[in-house]
Amino acid sequence: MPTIKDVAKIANVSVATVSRVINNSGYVNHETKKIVETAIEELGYVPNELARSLFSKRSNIIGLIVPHISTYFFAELIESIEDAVTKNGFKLMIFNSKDDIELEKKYLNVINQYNIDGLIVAANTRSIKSYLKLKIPVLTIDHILDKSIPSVTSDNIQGGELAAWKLINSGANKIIHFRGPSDLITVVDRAKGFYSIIDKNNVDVWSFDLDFKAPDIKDIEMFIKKHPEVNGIFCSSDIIAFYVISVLKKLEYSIPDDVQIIGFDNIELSGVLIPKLTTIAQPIFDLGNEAIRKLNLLIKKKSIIELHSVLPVILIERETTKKV
Amino acid sequence: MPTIKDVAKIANVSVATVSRVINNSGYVNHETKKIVETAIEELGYVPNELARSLFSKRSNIIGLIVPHISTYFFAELIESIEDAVTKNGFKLMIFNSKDDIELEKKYLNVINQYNIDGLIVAANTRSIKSYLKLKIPVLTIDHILDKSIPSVTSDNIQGGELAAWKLINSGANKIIHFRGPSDLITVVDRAKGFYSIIDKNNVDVWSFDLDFKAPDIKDIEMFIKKHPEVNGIFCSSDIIAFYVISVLKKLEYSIPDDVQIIGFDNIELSGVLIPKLTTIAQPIFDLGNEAIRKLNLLIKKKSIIELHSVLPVILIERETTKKV
DNA sequence: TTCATTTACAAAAGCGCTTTAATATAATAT
DNA sequence: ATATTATATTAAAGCGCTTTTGTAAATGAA
Repeated sequence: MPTIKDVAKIANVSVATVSRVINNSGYVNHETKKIVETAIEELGYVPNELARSLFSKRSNIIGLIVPHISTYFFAELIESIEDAVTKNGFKLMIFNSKDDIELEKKYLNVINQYNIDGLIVAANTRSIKSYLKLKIPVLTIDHILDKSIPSVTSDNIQGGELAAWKLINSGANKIIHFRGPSDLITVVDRAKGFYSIIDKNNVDVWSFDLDFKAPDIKDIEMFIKKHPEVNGIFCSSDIIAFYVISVLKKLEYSIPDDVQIIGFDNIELSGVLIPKLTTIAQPIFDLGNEAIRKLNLLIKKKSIIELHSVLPVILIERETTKKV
Repeated sequence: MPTIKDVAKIANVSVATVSRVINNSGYVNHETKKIVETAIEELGYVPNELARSLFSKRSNIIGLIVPHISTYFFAELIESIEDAVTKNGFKLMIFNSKDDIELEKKYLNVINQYNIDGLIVAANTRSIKSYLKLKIPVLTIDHILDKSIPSVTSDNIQGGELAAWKLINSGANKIIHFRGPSDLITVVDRAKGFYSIIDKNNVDVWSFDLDFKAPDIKDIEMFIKKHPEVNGIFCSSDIIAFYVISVLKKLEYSIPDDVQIIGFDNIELSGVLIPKLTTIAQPIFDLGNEAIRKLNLLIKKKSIIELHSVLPVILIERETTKKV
């Protein structure tokens, strides 16, 4: 790898001049600039980012901590974040927390060690204090960890409302709500919106907590058998909805005639699998973009207008609910 | 952030001594070591990896180029790679190529700039020459780009054989093969194995190329309508299989009675969705582990025994094929 | 006892870069 | 004509580390 010295030697200038050419800073004669650029071209020189980072204390690397890479919603979210990261000239360093607080703490050390410029937290273990201790901008995505930490989330309350409204309007009155882990604000908000509508209507509702990553299919079957008269189900994720549909088919329910189902997320598959899933669509692409936009502002020490960005969701009616 | 100087000052030693303590190298008196360690503890000092990298020319970062993060198979593969990367003390920098050669070339520049120690290529654009030019160990995963570049793949030929064997033994004799893009060696190998068995038996077979990321559902429908007598289908990915199942249901085929289906990959959902998919399981976890194991050897300049690791696949019989 | 080796540490050089300070000339102002 | 200011460049310092070199005391071999 050629260094700045090599370029300087070939161009017959000092390294300082080469540096000024690279960074387009300070005074450089037009002619000199051309000579340096030719030398750079000739050598195929690219500046060493590590050396730059060492001096500037900026790495152009953004860290991302997710709970589980392969949970499909997160996979899509990661892709949207990677896209925005790259478009803004940053690089992405990714950490899989697996809901392991110890692992997460190790990651935070790494983040310090590499002069990482900003951190996006999608993981939902609540080592809030550790995050607050970091000296770099931190932003949570998909959920709010702490009121003081900027965030980008979907409007989960609205999502819950939309789902409840749809189920009730389509005639469901015995409703199961398969929630995610109830310690997640995301889940709580979806439930909040959901019950705000449910409670105003005369319907029966039962709820059950499931794990997002690996919902237990036996729990689902048990709970449905406990409430065989169910005719509407709201699931806190599309994946959970797929699991629920599996169980319903096994139990020979007809969808949507016997029971209607609404998911949450609108992951790609939900529009493909049969039955095509009615769901609350999160603006996955916008979430990533908005997160990087805000983080970029924070890194550049500019002020952000709203600490917590809440992006609207929409109901996508497909085949698991009845047309009204 | 405290630096090595701060530690040295508090411990009343030189920075060289602190460095020796950190790296457990050279001569350090037991007492001195303790004093330094106390100082490190006290300050919460962590060595700056960028400074270390600058000197050592090793970053402990491994780069990963994937074609599409959110393609579910790759999402699971990324998770397995992240796991192995972390366990081996490396960090993962991830790049989404989106099958864009220009983007990929930019990424290769970044890889040079950050002293990245090794690169795993899952992307399947063939900028082979660019990869060969890199001065760091490169390894392809999931496919072979070039005979000279080490790789870790599943036994795709065996997978194709297994699928053909199963379909034929379960009575299918009018078979469609929905392939992936035929310029991928992975796909070619699956087909090679598949036809090696098919050709020995008296069955009809038709094949059609589909995109892995976004198979066109209309193409699938068109092709099935063209061969309505089909009674067995082999898909080059589980996702394609899900799409195919959607179409078959729409066309009111009964699965597996009218038509049997075998997928490829064994992504998590394939064991959950109804009908549960019979598929060729790739050892996703082992792929990641083996890749990092080999890359680690290459980085440490040790020799690797086999240039190309081929890991066995297995047939997982579920509900989309008949029991024999 | 004498010379070689081991142990223990500090001072200094250098990784590849950016920035500041220093120097010098050209352009403009008074 | 002289003082300012703008332009152009280099040398040197320093980012936080590791390693090499140098020095000195302690230990061991002869």
